[in-house]
Amino acid sequence: MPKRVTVADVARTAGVSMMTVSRAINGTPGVSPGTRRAILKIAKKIGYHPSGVARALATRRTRTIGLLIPDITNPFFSELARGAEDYAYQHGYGLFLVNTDEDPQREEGVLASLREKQVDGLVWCSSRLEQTRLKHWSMQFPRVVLVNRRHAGVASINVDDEDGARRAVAFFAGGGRRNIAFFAGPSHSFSSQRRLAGYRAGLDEAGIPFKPGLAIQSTPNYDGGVQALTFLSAGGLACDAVLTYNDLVAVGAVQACKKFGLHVPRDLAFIGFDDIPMAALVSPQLSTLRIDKRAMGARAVEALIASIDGATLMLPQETLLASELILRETTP
Amino acid sequence: MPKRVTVADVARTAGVSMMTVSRAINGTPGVSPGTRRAILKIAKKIGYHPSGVARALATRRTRTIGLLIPDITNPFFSELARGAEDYAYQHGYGLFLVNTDEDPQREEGVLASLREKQVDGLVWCSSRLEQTRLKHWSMQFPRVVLVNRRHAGVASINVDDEDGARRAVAFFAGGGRRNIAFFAGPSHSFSSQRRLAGYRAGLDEAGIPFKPGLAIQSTPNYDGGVQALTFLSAGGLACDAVLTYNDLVAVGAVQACKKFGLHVPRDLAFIGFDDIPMAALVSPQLSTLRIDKRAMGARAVEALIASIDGATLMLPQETLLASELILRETTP
DNA sequence: CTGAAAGCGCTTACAG
DNA sequence: CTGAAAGCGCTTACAG
Repeated sequence: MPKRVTVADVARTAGVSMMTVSRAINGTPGVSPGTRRAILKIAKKIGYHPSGVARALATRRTRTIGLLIPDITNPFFSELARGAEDYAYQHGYGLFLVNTDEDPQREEGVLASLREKQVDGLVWCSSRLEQTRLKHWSMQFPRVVLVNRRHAGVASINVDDEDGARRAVAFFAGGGRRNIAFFAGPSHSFSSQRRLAGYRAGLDEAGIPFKPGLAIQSTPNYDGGVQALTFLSAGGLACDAVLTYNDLVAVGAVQACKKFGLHVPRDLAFIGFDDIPMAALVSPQLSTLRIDKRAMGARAVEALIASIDGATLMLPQETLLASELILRETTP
Repeated sequence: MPKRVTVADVARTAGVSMMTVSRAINGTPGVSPGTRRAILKIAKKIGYHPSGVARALATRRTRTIGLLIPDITNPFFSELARGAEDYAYQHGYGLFLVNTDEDPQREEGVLASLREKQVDGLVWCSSRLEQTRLKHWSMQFPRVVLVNRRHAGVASINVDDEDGARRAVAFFAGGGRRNIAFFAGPSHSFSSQRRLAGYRAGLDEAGIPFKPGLAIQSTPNYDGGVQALTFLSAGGLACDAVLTYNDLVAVGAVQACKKFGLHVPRDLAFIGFDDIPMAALVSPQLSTLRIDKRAMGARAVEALIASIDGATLMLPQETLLASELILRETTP
């Protein structure tokens, strides 16, 4: 690597001060059009490129945002990350990506690394930290948007899980199904808790009594769906419709149906949650509650950048995104 | 945000110089155990956390790596990104993520943004830039590892595409299949070109003449597979086995087989490429050439960090990763 | 083992 | 419209 070209070099060869170069490069008013043009020309000629690091130190802004997620290979988060990166890039921000693997220790580790990197803002998804730790860390960053979690005094973006689940149950009930099961996610999952609440609310509204035996815990992946369905089937299959915690569970359960000679959706109808790409590719195609994952990522970054550029404190507010019921082949 | 706590603050309250604080914090030798302990205690008490930005300016190292990929929602790249992030995190580096969408203009835009961020190294995947631009940009970074592409004088990591395709064809031929088709990817894709070469080499080895009509261009996604199979079928289906450019194409083609009453693998066998998560979840489960995508990401970052820490120039070398033939249900 | 000085490459805050 | 001085928060390179 040759020696770095700096503002001082540009200033010297242009015969002006560093300040004038700085203003010309940044498009700040206060330089005559002529000198600006000359400076830009020289900068290009001698290969000057501003150092973001030096600029960050001087301005105390890194133009950088941290994106903390459980796992980028999870399609939910890769979509969200894409929405976040697109918005950030278009607005001149860079994105630091970190994975936590849902491990609280790693989560605190990556938070420390993001703090050290001095990100201007943090998009903090699906935190598994307990409240006091979450509070502690939220104060280590200039601003934070929580995703898939709430905390008093911290801005957040969540899916309206309860409403989505409620509408799915209403759809089943409207089609005459009375024995509707819910394959829940992990009990510590906030979204699973809210979806369960929506499931029960939907049952209530349809005048269907809640049967604990139809709310089954499942591991939130393909195998979890297979297992939950196998369990139901072993118990005599006392149901005609299933709402699942996520699409992967539904896909697994639908595949398992083939093994038990169950016709989908005639014998058993399914609605998943998320609308991951696979949902439209499996056969039968999965009906699901679509979450606009890119929009979640984009809106989180948008809120952060608005707060940075506006130099206003972030309003601690909660925004709830609606899900959309997509009817495909696993519903009648 | 309260005012930032700096080394100066720690030094003042500890009654030592900034240098001693710096050494204590960084674990650099040259501080007595006692003062080090005292300094660390005070640092913790007054909430001191080093500024990565200031440190980067002083050391001219950002401890940051750029990861440039076409699209993080593509499972291939999200796996690769995970491998890269894991390795980087474990070695104290942060990862800047940028997507290009295979748009050369956006690609140059994100390269400029990574340069400005002063990343210590760049993992540059599947570049769509022409040679002269690629050369130009590769010299804008302290070190670069190309992935899925080669260029003289630049280190690179690639899959041994040719060998993989050749082995797949050999497998088909070994099972008595003589009419083996290849659903190729975009003609500008380097990996598709190499896979095509491997396909032809495999045919040669098996003594099977190459028939141009069996090498079909397909869009590299699910629909591309459906279309390619529909095309083949319309022409009377003169084949009994198909190697596809990637798994998505294979999955689409296998699904299309159902529509045409073709039994897989009896009438038509399939081998995909990549082994994306979906490959094991569809039915029939897809046989495929597995690429260890996480390893690619990890090895790229490993090479970069080795070169940074060793302060040695990166050896411009090419490493080729083997693929593994995974036999599932679409092969006999 | 410890420290004073200078510098990393910019911009802020004043002056003129 | 233009610039000299100081500072952002660290570490490098010397001294002692």
